[in-house]
Amino acid sequence: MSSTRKATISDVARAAGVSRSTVSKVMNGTQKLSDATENRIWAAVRQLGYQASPHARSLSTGRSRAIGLVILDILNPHFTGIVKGAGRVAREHGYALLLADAEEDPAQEEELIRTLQAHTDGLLLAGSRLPDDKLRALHGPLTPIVTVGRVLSEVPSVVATEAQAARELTRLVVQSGAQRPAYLAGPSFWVNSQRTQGYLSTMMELGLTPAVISLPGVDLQGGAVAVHSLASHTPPQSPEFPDALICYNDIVATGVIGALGQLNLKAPDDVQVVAFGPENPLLSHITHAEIPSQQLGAEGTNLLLQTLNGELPPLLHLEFPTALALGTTSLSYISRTS
Amino acid sequence: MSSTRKATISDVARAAGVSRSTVSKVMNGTQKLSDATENRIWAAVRQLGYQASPHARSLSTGRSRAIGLVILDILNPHFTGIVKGAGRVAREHGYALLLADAEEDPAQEEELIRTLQAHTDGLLLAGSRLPDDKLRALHGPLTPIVTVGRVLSEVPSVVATEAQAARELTRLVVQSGAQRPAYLAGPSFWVNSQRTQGYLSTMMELGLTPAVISLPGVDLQGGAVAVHSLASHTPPQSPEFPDALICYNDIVATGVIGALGQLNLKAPDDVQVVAFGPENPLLSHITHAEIPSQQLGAEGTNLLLQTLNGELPPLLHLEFPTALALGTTSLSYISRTS
DNA sequence: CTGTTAGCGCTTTCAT
DNA sequence: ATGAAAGCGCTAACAG
Repeated sequence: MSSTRKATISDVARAAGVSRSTVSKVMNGTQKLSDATENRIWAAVRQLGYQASPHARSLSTGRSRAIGLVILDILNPHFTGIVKGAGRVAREHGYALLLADAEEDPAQEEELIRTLQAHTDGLLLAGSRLPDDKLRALHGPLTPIVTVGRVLSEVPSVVATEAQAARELTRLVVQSGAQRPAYLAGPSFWVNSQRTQGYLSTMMELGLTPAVISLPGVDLQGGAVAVHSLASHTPPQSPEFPDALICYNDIVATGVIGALGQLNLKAPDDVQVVAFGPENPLLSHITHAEIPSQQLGAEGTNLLLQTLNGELPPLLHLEFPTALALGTTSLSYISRTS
Repeated sequence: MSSTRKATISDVARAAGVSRSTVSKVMNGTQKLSDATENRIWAAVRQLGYQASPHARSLSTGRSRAIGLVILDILNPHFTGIVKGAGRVAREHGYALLLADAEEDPAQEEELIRTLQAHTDGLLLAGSRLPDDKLRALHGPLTPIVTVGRVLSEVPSVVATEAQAARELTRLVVQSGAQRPAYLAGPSFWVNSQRTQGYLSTMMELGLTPAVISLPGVDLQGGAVAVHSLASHTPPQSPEFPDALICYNDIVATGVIGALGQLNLKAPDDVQVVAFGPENPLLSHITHAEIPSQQLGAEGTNLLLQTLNGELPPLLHLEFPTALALGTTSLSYISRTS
């Protein structure tokens, strides 16, 4: 209606007939004043539609009430879940969420981190591809960080019980009849080494011969290429061909299923395909070890906020359990000639 | 290494033996100075690891170099694509991205918008559930907005050619043999009415009887419930049962496919299931009209940034074409009794 | 070409 | 119980 300018604290003070500091105290609950004045002030606030400038506040207090979240790739539903959880907790605590997508590029990640650090009170790093020492150097009292899905000393973190998840997945496919389950491994960071260990140790226990295959890329193509190159070495008909493929994630699994179809192999009848992945409606058809992504995002944020408020033991590593989720459908490839 | 405090512009000025304003001018390229001074300044900047405080800068300039993005639901891959596109463009232009997930709640959305408005220079609203007049009221010169996937007068927007996409999808299933394709409709906002119109007009043209079924919810369950309640009225064996279901989105489609399986119907052999959805590796198995989500996010951000810089015709509505993407796999339900 | 000065809007001692 | 005053770090006239 009225002016084109935004109301400032001075406007409120004037309207309420008090000083600016008084308004500030009332609005922040810093100090209790007489009911009469408080009411006048709140009335003025409402009437003017006053909203404190976050920038002025930040400059003055040295804190922004904002946190940053850097993720590996927003198209990956695991990170999507993390954003969901983090966003919810941040909002509940009155914090803004600055999101940055590293797009799987460490150089870009590093720059984004620098920028976000300046804007926020602390950072959540999910799926970071930076070397350990850089990560450790980042975690200071000025802007604390919490890592998600990666454990390293001197930096607080939240993770899922990845090794255990791998054990369960391996046992599952074997119980379902597999004799030669192979693991399609992702990039060599914490998550993958945990999963690899879980897979290997379980294979040992079961007296089976493990096969760890490195994915050329953690995407559709990566899964497809892995299957095709596997088939070119070991013919699908041969008794050495894996009868179960444990995939680093659901995206890879989707590529794997497609490639198997091209080889006229059906999942799960000919080859079981299972994966690690978040709780996500779109993935209900694939059997997987459910990584509690939303919980990781939420608890990571809680951890960060507690750190910011100094109400915390100096360092903490939190672990959250996974669950097995059986897929509800089977997929078979349709060959298209167009 | 050194102090625990962050370097300020005064530190740089002192180190370089110039005044603060000089430093500011050099760093912002506001004014060209002698090479000698410039070099001294940059050296000091690098040496101190100086980074300007965004808050101080924002307070001083009245602009934050940040934009806000409010989305309906981060778990929905359509919005995920929008975030990807918006994030990339924002980063390229040196803008920070504040993300807020409305979680499909208009009240929450409204509050998030208010908060983000205070933090940013402008807002991108994707999948907004607010009434038209509220949206129009939001769009002012103070903090401009751009809507994604919704057209209304007086507010700039970017959308996909939804009606056309619906036409193509309808034609596709009919060409593939369907006689009674039904449309499973989403909530009554712009996108859905466009799709409905496209579907209806094409059915008319083809001389077929349209059937628009309102989804009880736009999620897995919604799709499943729709199928089951449909089946309870019209037995799947009866000749009135749809032989194609055009789903509001891929999440619904996934629920639909599961429910069909429970009725012992296979997609696509018994019933074709197609959907509207973003370009996303996880959705490659479903045939759909590809909504260019990333492009919408990117171009919406461009539009917003141009508006912010005043370099724009007063109002603009941008449309982007969709593409048909054939699914690569067929899905069949596995009954589980556990 | 460089420096001085005066805010931006808010918080926060410190007086009263 | 309330107000005055200083300052957070930066930018932007305006002088020189």
